[in-house]
Amino acid sequence: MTDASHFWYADDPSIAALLESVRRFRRADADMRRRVSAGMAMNVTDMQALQYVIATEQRGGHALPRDIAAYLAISTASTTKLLDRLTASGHLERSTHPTDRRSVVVTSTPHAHDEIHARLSRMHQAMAEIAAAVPDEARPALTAFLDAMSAHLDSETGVEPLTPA
Amino acid sequence: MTDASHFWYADDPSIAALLESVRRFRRADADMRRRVSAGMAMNVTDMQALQYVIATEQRGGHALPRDIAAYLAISTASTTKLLDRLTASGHLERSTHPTDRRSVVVTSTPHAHDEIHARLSRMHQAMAEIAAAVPDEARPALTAFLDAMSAHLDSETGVEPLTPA
DNA sequence: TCGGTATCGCTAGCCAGGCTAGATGTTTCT
DNA sequence: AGAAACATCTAGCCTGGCTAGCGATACCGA
Repeated sequence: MTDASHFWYADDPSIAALLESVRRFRRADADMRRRVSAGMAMNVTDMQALQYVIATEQRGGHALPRDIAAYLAISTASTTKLLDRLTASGHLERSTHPTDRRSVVVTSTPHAHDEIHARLSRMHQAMAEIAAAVPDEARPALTAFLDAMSAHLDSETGVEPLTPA
Repeated sequence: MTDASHFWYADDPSIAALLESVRRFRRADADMRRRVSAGMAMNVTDMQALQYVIATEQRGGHALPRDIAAYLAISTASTTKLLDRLTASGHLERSTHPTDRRSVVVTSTPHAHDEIHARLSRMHQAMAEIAAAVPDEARPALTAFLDAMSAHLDSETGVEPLTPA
């Protein structure tokens, strides 16, 4: 923690550079989400929900309110409000579940499809190009690195209020 | 958009795998932030502010409310409230700016230092180890990839409400 | 088949943490 | 000196979370 370049522990400058790139990427991603959702006049959570529904449909599945809540890590009550907002804005629709009448299937409207597509397809295309620009032989290392990072972030890091005993 | 594996445009499976890793990493990162701040009984924004102040101090600079607001992309009014919370909790202190008496310098308390250190140093250490595990020859490609992604995310993506004219 | 329990989404009501507008004191420019 | 710009704070509002609890439906064991 004595170094001037943030708070990474890294002796090797190429490692420090790598971690700094990671940090920049995280910020850039968060900022992008803000901008996209602001551009669609909705909040980030609603945007993610919309993407989830569309992705689920494309996977051939049904998007259920409960699953949306779990995906977003918010309560089912909040999800009800979220669905109210997105149905009011014409992005989503509620329809009855084919087999479970307690439940609801959430579907996206063509309007939502179009809007998401207009805003994100260019970006996804560009990201695919950036990925394609990575030399073939470096890709496994890259994927391994990101997965290791994800696994680590998933595993550790204080759920408990520190020395709860 | 006809493919089952989310919504990436990618023919080459190694590219698709890479983009999927990116996606997982983004989620893992966001989830980790939630857990860490919940573990410290504060919200994510306050946590980021705290990290910013500590990082600024270690860089030898002064953390000013205005800069914190800019860093977090919130208003200065919200920043005032944020500082109220973090001073009340004993993590930060307000002191007078040495040369500009309109302004305020925000400093972190030893308590904040300790708590952040206890929670994040292990994680940062582990991240450095993961970074160190990347083969030397793959590092430039990795850094380049992340920087290109960041640059792209920074550049594009609808600030405007789509066809404003 | 029927009764108990679990599960689904929803409603009601609360609270944290954003925002805008505007006040106050300070600096800077002419 | 005076005007304009600036840094922060206060007052008051609104969004988007949360918990508690409800009616309807599904499931499961006797």
